[in-house]
Amino acid sequence: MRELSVGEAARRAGVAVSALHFYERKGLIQSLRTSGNQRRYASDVLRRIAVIRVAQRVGIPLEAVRRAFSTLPDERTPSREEWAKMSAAWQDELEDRINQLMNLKEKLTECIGCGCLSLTACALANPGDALAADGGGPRRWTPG
Amino acid sequence: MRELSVGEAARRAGVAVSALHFYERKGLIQSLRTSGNQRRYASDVLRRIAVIRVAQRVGIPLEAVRRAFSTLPDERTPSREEWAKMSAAWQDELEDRINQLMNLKEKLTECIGCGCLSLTACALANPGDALAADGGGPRRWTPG
DNA sequence: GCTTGACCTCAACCAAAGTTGAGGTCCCAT
DNA sequence: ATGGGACCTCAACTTTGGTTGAGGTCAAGC
Repeated sequence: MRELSVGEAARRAGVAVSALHFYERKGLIQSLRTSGNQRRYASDVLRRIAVIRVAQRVGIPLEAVRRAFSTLPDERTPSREEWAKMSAAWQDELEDRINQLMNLKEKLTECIGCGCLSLTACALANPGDALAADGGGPRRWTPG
Repeated sequence: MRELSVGEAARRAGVAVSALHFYERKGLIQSLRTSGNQRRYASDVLRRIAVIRVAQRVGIPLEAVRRAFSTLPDERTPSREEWAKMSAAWQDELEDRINQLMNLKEKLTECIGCGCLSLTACALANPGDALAADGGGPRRWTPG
């Protein structure tokens, strides 16, 4: 299993080299260096990047991903079990997010269907109910 | 139907006053002014804000919302039909987003279930398939 | 042995979506 | 008619997730 240069890793993961530098600065991935100071990645970096991308789609900020990764071993390449455990957590996150959106869609359907766009009754227009219950604002996922 | 001051609107919509100022600067909402230059909102501003919040949850940037709003009448308060049409478009957006996430979750399930965390086969680790198909990156929704 | 593309660091910049603060005005209840 | 809370503008600052560029080094093929 060869080590990857930053360019290879970027190409295979579908991200920019600058993003990998950035992730490394943020402590999400690590690299060994050649004698000439060039990065060499173990292949598990690709899995880390995959997880990062999944997380971003779900709206989880990198800092939360970093915390999740911090439960993985630093030196040793993580075992399948370790990855699976992490993935399961992501899956729950994803499930939650999907449920939120379905709920939202249902509300929107009601609103259109019943013509309730009268503001006093509309679930969309009235914060404080299920719609607004997840954190009081349109802002990002607040990590635990 | 009384007009709303910025504070009332903010309270009723569950956002900060500064956010309303911001939305107005960005052209998402409008206000009339009193002789003393204070904002007065027609009550449809609450619906606009509700739509903004829905959009943000789904990951649609404000600029795209602004474009969507630009199909609504500026002077006249939008009719129920006009709102319904817009809401329906949001609903499609939402549907798409839900489908994407469900797809993602399914892939993740496969990855955990089958132990395929061998990178060469894993759908998560390999961009270029359905996972990566929506725009080549973990970045935000790119409006049309 | 040289050249060319890939790589290095560091600093500056970008965009979105606001928030914060300064300095000043409005208006409503007493 | 006045005090204080709500409002005004404008500019600067914040965070997240990067990109871009300058100035210089590495390494692989001819």
